[in-house]
Amino acid sequence: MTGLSPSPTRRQKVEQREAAILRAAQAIFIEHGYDGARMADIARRAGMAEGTIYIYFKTKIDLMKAIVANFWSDLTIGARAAGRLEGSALLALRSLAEFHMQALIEQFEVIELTQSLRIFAPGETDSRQDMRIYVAVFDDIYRRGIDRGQFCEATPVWVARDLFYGTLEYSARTMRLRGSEDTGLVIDILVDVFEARFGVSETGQPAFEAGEYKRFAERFEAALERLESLPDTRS
Amino acid sequence: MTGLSPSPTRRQKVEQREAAILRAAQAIFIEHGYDGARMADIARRAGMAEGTIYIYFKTKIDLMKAIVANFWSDLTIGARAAGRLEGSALLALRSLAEFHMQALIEQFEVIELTQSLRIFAPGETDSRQDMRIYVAVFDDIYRRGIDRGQFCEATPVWVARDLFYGTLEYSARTMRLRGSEDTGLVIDILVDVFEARFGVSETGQPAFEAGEYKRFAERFEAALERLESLPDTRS
DNA sequence: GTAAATTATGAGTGACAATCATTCAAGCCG
DNA sequence: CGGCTTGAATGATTGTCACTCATAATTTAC
Repeated sequence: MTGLSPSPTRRQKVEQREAAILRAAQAIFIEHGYDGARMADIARRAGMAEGTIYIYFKTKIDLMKAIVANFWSDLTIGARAAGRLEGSALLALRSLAEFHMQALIEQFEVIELTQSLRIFAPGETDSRQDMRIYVAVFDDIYRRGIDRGQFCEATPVWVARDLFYGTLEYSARTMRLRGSEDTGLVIDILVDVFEARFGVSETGQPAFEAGEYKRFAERFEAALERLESLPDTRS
Repeated sequence: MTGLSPSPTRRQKVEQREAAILRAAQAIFIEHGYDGARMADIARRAGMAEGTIYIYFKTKIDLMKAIVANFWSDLTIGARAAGRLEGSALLALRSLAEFHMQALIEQFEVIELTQSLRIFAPGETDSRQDMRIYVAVFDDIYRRGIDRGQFCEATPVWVARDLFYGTLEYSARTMRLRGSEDTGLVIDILVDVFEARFGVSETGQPAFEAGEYKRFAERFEAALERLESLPDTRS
């Protein structure tokens, strides 16, 4: 331990160097991928010797973990803001979907780095934890929807969450491959599905259970037919 | 070139050795991950010298590519069989979903290797191609459903495909993390969504367009109310 | 101003993929 | 059997790169 308060200029210097390393590393990792990135290149780009990096980050993997953790915590802040819409939970979900899709497409390089982490540091709990926190933003909105009677309680939250993030993630990946970036359609249909399948009718029951819509439509048609065949007794 | 027909025993030997390398490599890759696997270990396990492997596979990445390609082509055969169910396209989709989910969970180690490939051999088209062929099994079933009037034409196939595979893949991943393996619920709900959102009513229109179900329900309720307030004119 | 403590440096080390000169064995013909 | 040809097998060697550590530079303390 040094004195109780090391000079602020010193602390600032340390923070600046750490930030410089992170900036340089992110650029090099994105450019060459995790294993293609050489620590020597990162050091040169950050304007310091190779050994210096090891004072700030114990290993190459630790360096990457820090980058990825920063990324997800920033993203979580954005997602919370996007989901804080007042009004129906469905609108908040649409807003979250738009934010998420945008991030997946614009910052896909960093998200690929996240996947590299899974491969190079298997069994790590930290990075999973970051994602879990991010993904919980959905849960909050969905639960709010249940509380307000906008979503049915019958479906476990995790199924809805898997459908939500799974569809968006897969779609973003295939969009990148196709070069298309028309995120509107998937989001429309996804929100639609949430409305139709997880939404709640006035009675507090799910709008439609499995196969229910068909029976519903049949009753509707039959009832209408009968109604229309009757004489009008009004006025 | 040797003579027109090199002795079969020789050719067989070569094939056996290639198979031995692939078997050993798959085991070592799964055990230690791509970068954790040492060529020396693979060679020892296959019962040959390190240099010998390089006669059969130009690089470590090529070796992995071969393993992954074999895996996907086997899986495609299974998926085609699962989707060849007669009867409704919806049943075929359910069967495909069950097969896919089973594979994702049981053979997740190999699927993780596929993801390693993306990271260690970026920009490779081969492995993408394998997956594209596999994924096309869905397209065939879905198009058959459209032809037979079981699915509406309004939704592009790719959106339905993204929703299908995205949900299953994401769900399989989170199930692994949770340790649960109850695939039934997700599949039920997914098939349900396909029926409710992409299914076709008798009129050839989608069962429910965006927001449509709400207007439908309102008309239904209003009509029923009116019907019930009328005197019964029968008998 | 100088000793003590902290931080920076880059040549050096070990691990590992990939190479290649050399050894080995199978098939073929007399 | 025994030389001859051709392709396969070998493992010591090379090159690369993450990481270390003895030393140098710089800052702090008194």
